Amino acid sequence: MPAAADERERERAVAEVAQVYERIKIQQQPLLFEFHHHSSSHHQLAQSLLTDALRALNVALSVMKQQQQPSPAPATPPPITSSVVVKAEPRGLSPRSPASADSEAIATPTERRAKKRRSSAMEGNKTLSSSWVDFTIVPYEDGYEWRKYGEKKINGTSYTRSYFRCTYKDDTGCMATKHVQQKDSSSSDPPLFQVTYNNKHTCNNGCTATTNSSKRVVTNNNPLNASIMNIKLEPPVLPPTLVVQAYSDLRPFDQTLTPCQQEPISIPVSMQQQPCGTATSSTTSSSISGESCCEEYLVAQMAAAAEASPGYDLLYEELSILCDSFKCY
DNA sequence: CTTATTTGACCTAT
DNA sequence: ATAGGTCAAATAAG
Repeated sequence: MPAAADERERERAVAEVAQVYERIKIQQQPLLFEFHHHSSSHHQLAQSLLTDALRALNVALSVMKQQQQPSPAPATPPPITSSVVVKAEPRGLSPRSPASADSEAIATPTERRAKKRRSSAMEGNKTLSSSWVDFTIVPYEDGYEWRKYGEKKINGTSYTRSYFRCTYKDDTGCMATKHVQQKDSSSSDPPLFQVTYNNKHTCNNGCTATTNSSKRVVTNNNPLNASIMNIKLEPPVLPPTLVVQAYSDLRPFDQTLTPCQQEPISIPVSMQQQPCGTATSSTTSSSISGESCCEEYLVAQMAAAAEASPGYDLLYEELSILCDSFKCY
């Protein structure tokens, strides 16, 4: 059981790596455009490095997330979106006032509803409920189907919060819910969403990994719905590499990689034969070591490239930040 | 017609 | 009184 300080440090490292990942992802197009004017070889090298960096980060974050969730719920598959689980905390339902009037006759619809809600709350207390938070740029892709049941303006936020429950609640009694809140960060592009999950899915058959929670055309101008329309649906694919093969149970951190980016990682033979980690079997630590090697390899290439072309400085800086993140981790 | 979303009302906790 | 979560009638879309 890791200490709380270690856990905080890990969360910080994950957040930092995720941030660098997003920066590279966002900046790769203008960078590639820039290198397009240098020469085709420069452009190819930049593209190769960016692709490798993104893929390495993708796998690394998958590993880190796997470590953060040592005992994932069977009914809660790892998110297949570009997301970071930042915090997991127990969340029992708040103690309710005693249902003193339960035995009384319920006459009005309001009273009936009140009784129904109290009963539901008490039932929730009996079951093991949980809550965890996910930060993602693709808030509606987590492998489950959700039905929206509410939307509220939350104090101190610029965007409304949308409430979802499991589509199969009525069929299976699944009590899983979540709410999605777009973060206020004005400079964030793409927008970042905080997704708070409540209760684990108990619907085993109904909650298949389908795609859209929204099967209908969204008509209003809610920014959250606008995000729905922009979702890229990519099947989970892991590159058949040394690193990933050892962790076939891991899902990539980000499923939005383009087909080009999903090509296998070309890890140098020297690295394959001489991984930084001691173990080569399916332990998480060896995977991370492998990733560190991969990053070192990338940075070495970047440093060499930076000497040849000043334009690589920005990439070199990104990779340096990335390496620092891994050192912290 | 069926199913999902929208949205104001309602409920509970603080 | 207020904020956050949920309900359910109205509405929209397939």
